Amino acid sequence: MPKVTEEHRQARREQILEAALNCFARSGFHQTSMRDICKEAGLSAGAVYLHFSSKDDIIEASWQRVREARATRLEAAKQKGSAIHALEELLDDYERRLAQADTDRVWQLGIQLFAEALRNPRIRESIRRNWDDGVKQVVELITQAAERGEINYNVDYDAVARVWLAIHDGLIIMKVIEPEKDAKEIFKAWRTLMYNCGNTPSSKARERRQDDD
Amino acid sequence: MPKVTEEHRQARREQILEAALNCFARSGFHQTSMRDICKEAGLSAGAVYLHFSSKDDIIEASWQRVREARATRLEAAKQKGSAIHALEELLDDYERRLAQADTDRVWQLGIQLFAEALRNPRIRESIRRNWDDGVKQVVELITQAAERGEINYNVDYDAVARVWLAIHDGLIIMKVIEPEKDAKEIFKAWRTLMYNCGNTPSSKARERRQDDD
Amino acid sequence: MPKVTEEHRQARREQILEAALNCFARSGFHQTSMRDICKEAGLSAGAVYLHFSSKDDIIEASWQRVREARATRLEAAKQKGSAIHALEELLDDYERRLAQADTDRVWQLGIQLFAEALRNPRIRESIRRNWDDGVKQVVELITQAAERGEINYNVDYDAVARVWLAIHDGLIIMKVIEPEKDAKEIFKAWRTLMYNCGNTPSSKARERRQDDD
Amino acid sequence: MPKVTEEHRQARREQILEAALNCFARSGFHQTSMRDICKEAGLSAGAVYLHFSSKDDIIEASWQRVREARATRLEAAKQKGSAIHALEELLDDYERRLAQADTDRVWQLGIQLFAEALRNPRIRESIRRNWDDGVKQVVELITQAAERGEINYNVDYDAVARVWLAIHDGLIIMKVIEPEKDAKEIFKAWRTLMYNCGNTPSSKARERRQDDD
DNA sequence: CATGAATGAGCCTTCATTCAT
DNA sequence: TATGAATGAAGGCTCATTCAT
Repeated sequence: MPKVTEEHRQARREQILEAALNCFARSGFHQTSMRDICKEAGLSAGAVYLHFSSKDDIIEASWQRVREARATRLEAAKQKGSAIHALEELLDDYERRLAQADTDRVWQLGIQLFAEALRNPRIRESIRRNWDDGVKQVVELITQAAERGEINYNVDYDAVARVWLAIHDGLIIMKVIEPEKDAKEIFKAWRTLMYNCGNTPSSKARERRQDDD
Repeated sequence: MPKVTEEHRQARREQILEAALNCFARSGFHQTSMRDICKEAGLSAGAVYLHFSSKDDIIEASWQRVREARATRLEAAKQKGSAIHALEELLDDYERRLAQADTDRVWQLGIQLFAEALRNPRIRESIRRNWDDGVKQVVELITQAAERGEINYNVDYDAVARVWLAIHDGLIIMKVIEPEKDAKEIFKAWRTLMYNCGNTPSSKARERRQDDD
Repeated sequence: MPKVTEEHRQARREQILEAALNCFARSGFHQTSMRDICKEAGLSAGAVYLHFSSKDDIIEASWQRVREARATRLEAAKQKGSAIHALEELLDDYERRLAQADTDRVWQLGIQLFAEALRNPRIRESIRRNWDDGVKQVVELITQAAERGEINYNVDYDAVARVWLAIHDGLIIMKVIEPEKDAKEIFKAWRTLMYNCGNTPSSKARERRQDDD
Repeated sequence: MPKVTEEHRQARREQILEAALNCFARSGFHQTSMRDICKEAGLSAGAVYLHFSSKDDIIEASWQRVREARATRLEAAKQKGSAIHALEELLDDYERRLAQADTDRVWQLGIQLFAEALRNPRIRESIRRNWDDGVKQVVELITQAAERGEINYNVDYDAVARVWLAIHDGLIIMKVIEPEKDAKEIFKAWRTLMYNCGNTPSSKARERRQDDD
């Protein structure tokens, strides 16, 4: 009966991971003890260790969840008809989620994973891959939009995508620090940036700059 | 002999803080034990506790260092003749530091502090204040630059400043995750964004968007 | 299997308490480290903390043991046919135990608890209640004996009971300080006091006293 | 200038001891740190160690203070004209001090010293000597009183003296546990005991007892 | 598969004591 | 003499992990 067993395995892993995510988001990786996770999952320590080899293993698995959430989001956005709509959908979706009263569990985790990456090469590598994926997809969207003439960037698409993602991560931090802050204007600014990025720098500023040098 | 004592006190605090910063940047707050800090500082446990009342006290003091570093930077930038130069100087300085081979200790700390803010209200409050200061100063610079006609933004300055800081923090994360990544193009994109932000969204895109809604 | 678990729990608590009593009697609360207790109990630190929440918790539990021992003794004495016999049984039992070569662990603990009461209100309160119980029971016995005409006290029974208990505690101290001292004569004196307490002070002494005032 | 030095030495010792007594009575030996004593004495650690070789040394010296207080009291009592008056004076004085609102520092110390005697042979020996002295003096007083016909004990004087001291120590404990308890009746009972101790046990009780055996 | 009692290394912190000044 | 910074062993306690049942 391998199938039943396998299903059971998956269910247990889910159960544990779900509990861990709650704990991690609530108190952080290091303030969460295995006991906390066991209690939240309603399982014994032994049972948890049957499915995960260590606490770090759980942390890594929880990061996979964050990855998947991001990927799902990107994929969903790409279903939109045109590239520019996909980009807009990404922003809209992000804005919507950021506006939710209770900060998303996934983001609280995200911040902690960034810190964890410092000491855990596997997590670092994983985050990096995830980022590269994100960049690649955004670049793809920009390229499509540019080809269709929807936008016209004269800077490196890859660089723009990275700025995009930097804003994304930066706003996560802002949300954690200042959860009640209204982000409407910020998103408006972000959208404006996105659309205008293609134009050349204003001549006046450029000129002044050259003068001083 | 109060003067000698006071100087000595300061020196010791520096010595301990310096050691702590190294440890924290290397392994994170929670992976750093007091023993590690003592060893790095070349002091006994008792000596460290003579100058800091707890590990948390050291963490907070180390965050003060990060604050001061940011503030110093902003202040230095504002010495530049014009506002637009100050903004440019900030970017240039940031780019320079980001390009340094060894990721800046202060940033590694920064990331961890963001994670710590999740569970420590004092740190959260402190980060928030620091951020508000940063926003205020950048807004001030933008306002001056706009008054001098150097740039022309038609979006909320405060929002732009926050996007600016979001990029800043986002790039810190990127640097920690991908230390060897060359950021030249990214900064170029950032600068382009900064200068172009004032224009209205390209009409083509806007139109398309309106059609769909 | 709750029964096995519960039994096991009790056994472990006993084992730890037993070890703690040995350590406390041997070296005192403050000279006994948790490590000492663990070693004496043959358990790891974690195992001990599974059953007691702190060292203070163990101290309190050990005091319960002393209480119970006292109560058991009183109860056993009251089984004796008449009140006067019960009082005598108490004294006899006490004398017997005091004569044992190795000072009773319970007394060594008692002395320390008195000292501990100074700073620990919970212990102080508990000792006080225990004492009040003792007084009440002794008063009861005296009252019964008086009703049966076995003794005839013309002083406050409560006061006599307290003197009784004071002697009791005082002799504990004596035993700890001078373990090898033979207490036979002392008990003889104590018994004599007990029986004669009812008579009025000798007139001669009283008269002399009045003369001087 | 040995004399000045010697005086100074004494003054410093007094100062330290005085501080230590306050601390000990307030928080107990083990809750009092050397730092506490230094602060209370207004001296540096080094200065304290110049006059006492260790914390235990201070504890022992503080016990000397208790001894001296006891001895002084006994001596003062013996100045009273007759032996029986001396005994009465002792009781009166004791009652007076016990009635004071704030429990005497010396007694709080006493209780702790009893506990300390458990592990510290020097203190145990010292307490024992002190006790023997007390017994000897009380016996002396009883003997004198008996010779003068003021009292007429037919039990061992030494034993009576020890019961006397046991009551004394027992009441100290009572005072610490129940500071607000009024001891008037207790002292009345104690006095009654003292005067009546010489008579033979009441015949009735004795007879009953014999019957049962 | 599941349990949860047990382990024991390691954590943060305190404090009696010393010693260069 | 006097100072008080420095020491470092030890303390109480936690927690990731294991294993007999």
